[in-house]
Amino acid sequence: MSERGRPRTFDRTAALRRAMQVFWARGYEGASMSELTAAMGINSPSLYAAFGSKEALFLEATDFYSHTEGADIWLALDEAPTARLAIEQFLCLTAKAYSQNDRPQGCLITLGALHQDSSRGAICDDLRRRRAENHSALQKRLERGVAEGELPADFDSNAAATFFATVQHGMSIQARDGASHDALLATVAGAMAAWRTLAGGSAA
Amino acid sequence: MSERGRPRTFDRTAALRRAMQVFWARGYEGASMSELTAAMGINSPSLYAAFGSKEALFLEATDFYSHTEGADIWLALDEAPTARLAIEQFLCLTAKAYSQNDRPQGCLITLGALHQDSSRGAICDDLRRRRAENHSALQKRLERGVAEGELPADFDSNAAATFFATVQHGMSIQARDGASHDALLATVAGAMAAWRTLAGGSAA
DNA sequence: CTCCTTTTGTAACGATCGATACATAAATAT
DNA sequence: ATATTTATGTATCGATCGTTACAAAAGGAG
Repeated sequence: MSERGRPRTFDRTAALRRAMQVFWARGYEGASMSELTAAMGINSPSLYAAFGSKEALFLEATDFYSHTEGADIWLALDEAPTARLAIEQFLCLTAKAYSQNDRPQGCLITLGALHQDSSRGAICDDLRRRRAENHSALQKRLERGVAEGELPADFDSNAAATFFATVQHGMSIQARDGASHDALLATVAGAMAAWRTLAGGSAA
Repeated sequence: MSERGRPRTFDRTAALRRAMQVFWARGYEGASMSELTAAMGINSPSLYAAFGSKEALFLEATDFYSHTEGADIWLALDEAPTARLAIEQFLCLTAKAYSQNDRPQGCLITLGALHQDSSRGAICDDLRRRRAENHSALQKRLERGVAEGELPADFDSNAAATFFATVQHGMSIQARDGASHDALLATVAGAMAAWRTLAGGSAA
């Protein structure tokens, strides 16, 4: 399409990945433009020409995060044969992803911007929307378990989805506190211990 | 002791409470000195004379928070007759406190400063230490339950404390997303559903 | 009263924040 | 070839950040 003009000398996707890592580690407000441009290996005019603004860069970085780092955790939901295994794998993959040492601990969507501000409304709203989508994905998978007879008809998929989503949010903070993979799995075990009770006493 | 010099014209404790509310709503880095002095009703020189620095003010504000807002939640732990009731009340009081509309949602200790930075190391470390103390309080209460025979001898108090602490952390984010009291209680119900499994199948 | 100590308000400090003006460089279009 | 378009590097913008000098004000001590 547009091949005119001087060609860009940096890899836009690679730069976006670097920006994502900075936002992931520092949060939206904690990531300064100096740190971003340094990590991306470009000067600020190039950043603004390619991404528009710090806010637009963050929105694009979180979208990139969802499609790369956060993808496999949620893909496992629909692939698992039962709702129980789906939730268990969802939490186990979370425990693994949140405790890797070669990247920031915890989740960008969860920790990226928690404090509302007049100038940060769009950022908070976008992350909130993404978290709501995650809750919805959990709820839908549980409802499928009800439809398939795995879970009783009066199973509260909404309440259970809220519980498991909240556990995952807590694991982000636990991971930020330096929790090991095993410590995160202790939380997973606790959450899964609730399963048989929530599922109505019928052991899977 | 020292009554010399011009007397202070503002209530130091009241100003500290206002500062706590600002830090609670905005986080450490999101709370600017302008917003702090405006909320406290004083000018910056008065703030620095009375509290030292923004960092020292935050540390004092979190300590004030622990002794006021966060006190009753943890007091209930030791007063409850059984470990099960202790955990349940702990979580229910959390759900109530986190969903009040006359104050910021969620917990200052949990949400105050999650992103490590070269200049914020002391802040993060202090909050981390307070979260570790909370975990320790939960663990000690569960160990008491083991000692009193309420819980089996092989009960993993450390793992269970990690689980319940993580649930509480997640509730802070859930509350920040606007969750109602009832929604938070759904999470509490999920966490308590794990109890009978964790306690070794013996229903309380 | 005159010292001495401490607080107060004004006004500003250097540093950094996110964001740009501008001239130059490097490509395509005609 | 010249014109056009886009990217790059330098150098900086106004605003705000956390912090502080400074002098006037308000109390006790002598």
